[in-house]
Amino acid sequence: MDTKYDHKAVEEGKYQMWLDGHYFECGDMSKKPYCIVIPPPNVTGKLHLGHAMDNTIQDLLSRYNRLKGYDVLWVPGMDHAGIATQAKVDERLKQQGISRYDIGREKFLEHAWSWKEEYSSFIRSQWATLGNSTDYRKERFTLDEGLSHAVSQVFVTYYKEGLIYQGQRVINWDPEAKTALSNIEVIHKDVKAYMYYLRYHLVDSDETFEVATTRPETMFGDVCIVVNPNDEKVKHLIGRQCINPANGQVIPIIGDEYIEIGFGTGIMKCTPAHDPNDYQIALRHHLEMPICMNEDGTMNELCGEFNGLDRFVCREKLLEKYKEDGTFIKAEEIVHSVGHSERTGVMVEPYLSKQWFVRMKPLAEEVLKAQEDPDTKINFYPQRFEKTFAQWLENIEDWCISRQLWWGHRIPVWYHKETGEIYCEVEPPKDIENYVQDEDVLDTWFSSALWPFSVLGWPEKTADLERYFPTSCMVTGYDIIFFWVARMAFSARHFLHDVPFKDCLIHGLIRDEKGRKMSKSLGNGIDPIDLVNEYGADSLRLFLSTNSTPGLDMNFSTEKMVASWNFINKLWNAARYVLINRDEDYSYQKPESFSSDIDNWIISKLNDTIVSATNNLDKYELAIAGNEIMDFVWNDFCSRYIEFTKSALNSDDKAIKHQTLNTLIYVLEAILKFMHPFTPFVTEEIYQNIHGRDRSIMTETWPEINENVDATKAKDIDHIIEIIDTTRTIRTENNIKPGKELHILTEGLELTDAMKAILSRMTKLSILPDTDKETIVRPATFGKIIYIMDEIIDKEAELAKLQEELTKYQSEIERSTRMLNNPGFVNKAKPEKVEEEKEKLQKYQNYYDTLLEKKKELEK
RNA sequence: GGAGACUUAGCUCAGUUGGGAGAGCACCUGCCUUACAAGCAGGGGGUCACAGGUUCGAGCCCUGUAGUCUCCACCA
Repeated sequence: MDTKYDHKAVEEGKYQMWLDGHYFECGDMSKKPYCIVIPPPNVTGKLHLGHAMDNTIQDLLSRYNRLKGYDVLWVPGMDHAGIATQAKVDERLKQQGISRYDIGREKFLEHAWSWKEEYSSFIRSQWATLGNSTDYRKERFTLDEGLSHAVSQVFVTYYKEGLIYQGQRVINWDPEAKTALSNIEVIHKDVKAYMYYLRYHLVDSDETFEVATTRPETMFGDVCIVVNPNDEKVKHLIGRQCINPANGQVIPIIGDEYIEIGFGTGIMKCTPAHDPNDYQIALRHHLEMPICMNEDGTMNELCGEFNGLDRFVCREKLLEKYKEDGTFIKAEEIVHSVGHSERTGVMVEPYLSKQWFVRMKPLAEEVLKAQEDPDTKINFYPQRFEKTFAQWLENIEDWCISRQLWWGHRIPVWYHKETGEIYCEVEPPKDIENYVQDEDVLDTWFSSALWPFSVLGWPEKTADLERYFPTSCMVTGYDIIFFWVARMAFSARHFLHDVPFKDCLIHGLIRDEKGRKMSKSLGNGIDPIDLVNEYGADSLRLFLSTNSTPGLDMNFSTEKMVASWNFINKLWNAARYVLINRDEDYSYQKPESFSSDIDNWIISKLNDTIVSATNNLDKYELAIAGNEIMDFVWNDFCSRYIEFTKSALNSDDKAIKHQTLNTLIYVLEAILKFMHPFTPFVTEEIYQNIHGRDRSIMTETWPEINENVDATKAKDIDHIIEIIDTTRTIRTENNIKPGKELHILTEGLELTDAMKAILSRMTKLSILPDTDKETIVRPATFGKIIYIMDEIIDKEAELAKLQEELTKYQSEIERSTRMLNNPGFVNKAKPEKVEEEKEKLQKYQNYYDTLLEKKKELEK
């Protein structure tokens, strides 16, 4: 093994070796099943750091549960990502001077599929780089045959149950992609704009009034003016008629309580086809709903001279006209919230159109009811997201699922050419020549909603579905609870009458070093593969998993990436120490019991770590568990135990040496298994350095507590450590150079030769008894430690030190005494806490007495 | 308008049923001690945002205030 950890050499070839060994494959029926399905990445590009985090957590859980003896299935897969991918393919074609309308639907889809092939193989190679232990035999794509079948099945079932309907509604229209969007695909952003005040003339009167609007261009679609019938200032207008300044049409003034009294001028124009609220008013009053724009956001023939102009150009031109004809009164700068398309970024146009919708209320209620029962609910980690989840479901509106795109699942609806009758079935009509299929495709999230069971073969009753559903845990970010988690929940509830996953682990977003969201526009995105090249996949994984808190965002940190690398280098060198100490006639024997003090001590520490870290992993406290393990490795194993073993390994007694090596390897192996879910590559490398290349750590089992520990012997080492720490401090305080003879006596503890050897090595001092010299005394849990100095000590300094310590212990004694004299504490606190406090008082009293005695002696 | 998160050492952040404040990095001192100088040993540094309350006891629970951020809804 090299002196320095070389992540490139370590990671090279490992993934292929695991694949060749079929270690990622599920199917051992003798074990209990454990299943995770991957949140399928979009085939729009390469994976970013957020994916790396998400995947690291899932791989960690998969590998951990595999070691714990579960039959683990982690299902890989990807999402066709309808609008996002179509936009990318469009863009690529555009660069080649091709418009999708020129080549048509079929040809366009060929391009889309080849895009998909290209990017999916890229994503697969990224998964491999990160070490994802997914079972590739089970890989699925949202647009593959089986999943498309599931989608049709769901659509048809909902339709027949009356849960899907077609309706004419004002929806969110993306004029760039020329498709409808669902509410959550619209991002509201505050933008600076103007509120225009315009003068309207009443018919058969000289009277005028003011109307305020932010969108004058939609005036070509206005059908009336609305005021609140309770508004004293303007209610007299109701029933009158006025002239629409945009087109000279005479429109009525009506009353509706929707209008907020006191807002603006109190008089609103009503454009039913281009505003959801106006649409509601129009429904109430049975008004016309003229559409004044084309699908691409240009004005249509209703707009006279403005026909064909872009909506924003039209606005400017129209305002110019208003300024000339006196309609324009003033413009007021305002900031208001405007919807933008999540994918194309353009301003969403509220647009009246015929779309397909899912009736959400009944579906949401099924989930909300299930969430009330601990036996049927999804458990969110952290739990607070259950509230977020429930609140969204409580306020849910119908889901617009049709998209005017080509890349996606065709809606399984055919219209009879003559009668217009709707045929909705999974299979096309037999007399298909008499029908024409609905042109639209489904929202990409419609198929994602089925993911946890469609990937397992639903609607067929497959063995995988039977065995692995409901899945064990879903790992995803909080940003996607509404888009995805909620929809999987009601889909699974409705069709399988169960949760899609028992647990849902929510993580935050990963931000840049300054805490900003990573984005293309800021150019602050970090490619996980670059990090792997620089630090290794293990370092990246360790960084991501041990520096995050469930549900909270984390900032990327180069510093912490380096710290993770440093830890692995430490582990590497610890392993190197163990392995280079093996001699020709040594072969590893798994130790059944432990004789030496140090062995008992490290095993007892290992036991503690196993209990605590396992407990934390089971609670998804991955960072806490990881830090516990790292702390054990660095502090207990490296700083203490390895140092302790140096005497034994130097020994001429082969039996002692080999015994120690057995324990070293035993503990190292436990560490490797512990760390494997965090850092799979380096743990495999070290494991194979111990056992040979024909074995894999992936066939191992999770470390278990070793019952053969002598607590008394372990305790002796705790005492030794106490002496070491105190001695090191004494050494620094008194500026005692290494190699100097410092004579140590103990009271309350018998120092054996072995202990002395350890002390001598750890403190770089000689341990010899001699009582004729001046002494320094320090208290210890077992009694006291006496240092016999060769030279005259600095009396002043020592006295000052003693006084400092005395003051410290005195305040401790006072604090303890106060607590124990407090009847409230003694009567109400848990008995063990009172007992603990009593012990502390006793200890500090002893310390105090020891120091005081020494001080008096020194002062003589 | 509604909901939620955050505020702890110079910096970035942990702190899981309430019982004497932690890590990494940075800083100071001393060490190339044959696993590791990306290391080892020692050390300094925090009225846990603020104000109340509950409690024998609060970084942790409750109320309020301030600041930062996020999500949902949204009025022309």
